[in-house]
Amino acid sequence: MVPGIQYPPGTQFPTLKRTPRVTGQGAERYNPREMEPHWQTVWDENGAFVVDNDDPRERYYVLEMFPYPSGRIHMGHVRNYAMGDVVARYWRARGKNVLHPMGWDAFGLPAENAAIERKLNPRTWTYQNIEAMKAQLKSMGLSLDWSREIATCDPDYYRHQQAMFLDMLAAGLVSRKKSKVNWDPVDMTVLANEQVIDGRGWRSGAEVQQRELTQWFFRISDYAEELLAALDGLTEWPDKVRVMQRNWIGRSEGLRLLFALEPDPRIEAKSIEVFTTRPDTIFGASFIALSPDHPLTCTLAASDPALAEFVAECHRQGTATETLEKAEKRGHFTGLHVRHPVSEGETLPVYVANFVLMDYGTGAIFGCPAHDQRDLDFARKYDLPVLPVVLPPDLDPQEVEIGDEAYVEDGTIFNSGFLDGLSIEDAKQRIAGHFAERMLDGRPQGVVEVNYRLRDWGISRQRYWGCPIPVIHCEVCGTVPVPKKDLPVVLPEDVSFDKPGNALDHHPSWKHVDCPQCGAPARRETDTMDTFVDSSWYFARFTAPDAATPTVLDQANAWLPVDQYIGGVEHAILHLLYSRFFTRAMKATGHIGIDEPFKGMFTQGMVTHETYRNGKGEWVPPTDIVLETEGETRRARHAATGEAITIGSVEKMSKSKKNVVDPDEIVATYGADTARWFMLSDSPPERDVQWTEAGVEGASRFQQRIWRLVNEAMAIAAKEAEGGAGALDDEALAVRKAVHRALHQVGADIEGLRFNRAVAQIYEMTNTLSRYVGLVEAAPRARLEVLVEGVERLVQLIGPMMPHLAETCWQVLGREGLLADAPWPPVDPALLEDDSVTLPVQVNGKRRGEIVVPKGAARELIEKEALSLDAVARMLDGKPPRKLVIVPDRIVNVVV
RNA sequence: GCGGGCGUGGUGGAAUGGUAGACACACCGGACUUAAAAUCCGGAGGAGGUAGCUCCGUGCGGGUUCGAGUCCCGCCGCCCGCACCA
Repeated sequence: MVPGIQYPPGTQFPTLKRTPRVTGQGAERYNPREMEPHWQTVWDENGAFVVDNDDPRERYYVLEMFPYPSGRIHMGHVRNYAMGDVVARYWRARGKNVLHPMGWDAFGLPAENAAIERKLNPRTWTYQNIEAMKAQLKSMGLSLDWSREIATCDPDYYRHQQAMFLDMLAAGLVSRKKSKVNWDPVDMTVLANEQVIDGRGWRSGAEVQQRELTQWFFRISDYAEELLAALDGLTEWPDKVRVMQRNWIGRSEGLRLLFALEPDPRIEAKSIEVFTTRPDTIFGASFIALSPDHPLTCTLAASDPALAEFVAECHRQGTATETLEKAEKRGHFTGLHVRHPVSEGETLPVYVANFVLMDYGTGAIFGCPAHDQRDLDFARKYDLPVLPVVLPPDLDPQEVEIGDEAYVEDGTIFNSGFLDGLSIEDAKQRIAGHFAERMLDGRPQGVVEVNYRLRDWGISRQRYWGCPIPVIHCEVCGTVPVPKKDLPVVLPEDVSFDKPGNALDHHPSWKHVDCPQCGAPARRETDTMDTFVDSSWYFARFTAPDAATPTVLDQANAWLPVDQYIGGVEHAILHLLYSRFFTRAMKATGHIGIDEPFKGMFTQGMVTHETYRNGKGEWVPPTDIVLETEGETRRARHAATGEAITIGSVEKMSKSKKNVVDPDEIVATYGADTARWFMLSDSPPERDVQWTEAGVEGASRFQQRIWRLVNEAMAIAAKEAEGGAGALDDEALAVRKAVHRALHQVGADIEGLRFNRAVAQIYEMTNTLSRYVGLVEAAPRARLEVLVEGVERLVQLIGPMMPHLAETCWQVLGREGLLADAPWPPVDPALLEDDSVTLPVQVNGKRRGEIVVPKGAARELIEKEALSLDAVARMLDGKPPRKLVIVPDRIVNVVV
């Protein structure tokens, strides 16, 4: 035991169930291949990371987005989980009861693809992958509580999801309605938007059709306002993510406005209802445009072949290339007219237009070309009037001219009768009041309304490998929920993927059941749930993974919200928004007591790598490359053939560009600690990081350097231990200060998730200690305790990042128990203070020198010292300074 | 088009309005070695000077300030998100 180093009272080092065997103490090189599996076993056998729900200490929940079991982890996982593990190990050392679980987002399409392509059962394929990936994750040495592992494809998980679905159905949070989907007529399946490429199915290549299907929806749009408003409270989320969600929800205030139709024998409707956010421009209206899917359009198209053809064209355009969406504004005149609601005696033509969406607002708009670009494009094409009604500031009415660009800025209303002279805001209010008082078709002509872009969340998937939706369709009783006692509705295992379409639907017997209400033969719902449902509550399940109910309220409420959630920015909208909604829906059905699932959110950047191509332009993997450096230029050639290789741009690691680096190989070569360390160093965690061979080697060298430093220090300590304690000399004091500054900084940086800065601090501390080792050897009077304390603190600081190495060093230092159980070292605040301070001295804002003065020195002293500097005196040239700025303990600026 | 972010040495990046380039990678020089690797020591933003030093320098142009990488205005470039949302 090293003298002079005190642990806080109450510090306990538990006895190990198994005495760790440290090999290699004093060895030249640290061998991660031997030590990493060793410590993983020790942690495992000691249950070092198993969490007790009854532990009275303060709780901390850190969670990384759980992976899809694709079969192999990639570097993105390594980075994500390395960050989460630093947070988990840090807070554990700080004495919190830390929950850090892991599970599998195990339902989804790839399993079915494997079934089709390789004749593997999706379940078999998935569980094989889970096993493989679990082994990989374990080799990373993460401080996970594996006893809480869950897989969403496990009936013990999805039975609870089904139960909650039923509760939400009963609570009116679920609805069933018709909706348009992308239908692949060859695969006989519904495609997600991203599976539609240039209007064709990604697998079959067949032209995708728009079909109306009756689907299940979560009524997330009922929560639009709340989800939007609550974003302000999520102060530990990245602004970027909050902005993205805000835009996605897309709140807009406007007016629902009725236009009276001129009578027409073809139709019964007496009015058309539009939604507008610019009712102030009503006097500038020059046409009405209906969506191709508007009910009125459908009625008219039935007797108007030309219109029907136009509508069909619009539909084709809808599915075809999204990139050509800058498409021309096109329309078709219906022959109908409406009365202008404010300009007496005038009428407006009614068009069907390709740019009007049915599922926003009312599916109809009024066009005011002067102040809306789309409307202007349309008006120019069909030669409709363009009347400006907003006068730009500093312009006379006569000067206003609308060319090809609509005027959308602020101004004063003109050309608008009783609205003239009002601001846009005032005019909106005035016109809303005006229409609110008028009746048309038996209701107020105008109603103020808030609209959202956010639509209800369609969860029906015509797929086998998902959570079955627990309802039964009965010809007599209609849609009947499966009684809770019959849950789970389990997926059949004997499925065939020989036929295209939904394997669940094709199963010979599964869907045939008796109606739970009337007993008549009925049919199970064969749609399964969107996998985003699975991931919308797994964080809650982790708090009581074996409970007979979806959650145990006490536990869920005690652990949640997740203190720190970490994952990729690609989930900034859907997963995070769905989870926020689902948590509220769980609250409404009594499964949880909170609104927001994630208190702290962090989105980490991607892992990138250089790309390489051979002479034929083919991608070449980094493992086949030898890099050569000649002065400043880098060259690459093929390792086997010697062929010259072109070094390309740095891209996100992807199979298609072959610039992936396999974590398994890195762990086998350098060890997990090296990979983790490298992923945390250099780049700020929210930014992309470039994987380079040189970088990994640097990390690996640092690992060895720590190892040497610790062993060297201990070797010296062993020799000198009996020597008397001398005075604490200046160098020793300086080292102690550096050590405590590093302790302070690293702690703060980890808490702020600034891992790259924490790493830099540790490097600096290591440099200090390395230099000090030399001093101690040359002059034994310097106190050893300082060195040993420093080295020990260093080991503790690297603990969250390179846990295996740290644990090994902990043993070398002769500490009892596991570092994983040891408390975070305390900082001595006295050592953070200096009694003298170095002040830079500027002349006209440029640094010319520096002075050392006592902390809090009097102005007079600082002034005297500063002005007597050679450089300052020279610049002053004998004259007195024009001004002297002294910021206490910071800087001096002499103005000449 | 709208919204957001970023722009600093050869490279990744540091820097509460207060010494720009911490720390690392790469590079160069030296020590050790028969040699190499590893390791250790040292150098380094650019230009000029033997040197003490001097000038320039955080995408570009202005501004605020004793002082700007940081704040404000206007550009340029790159990245990300949304994209006909009335």
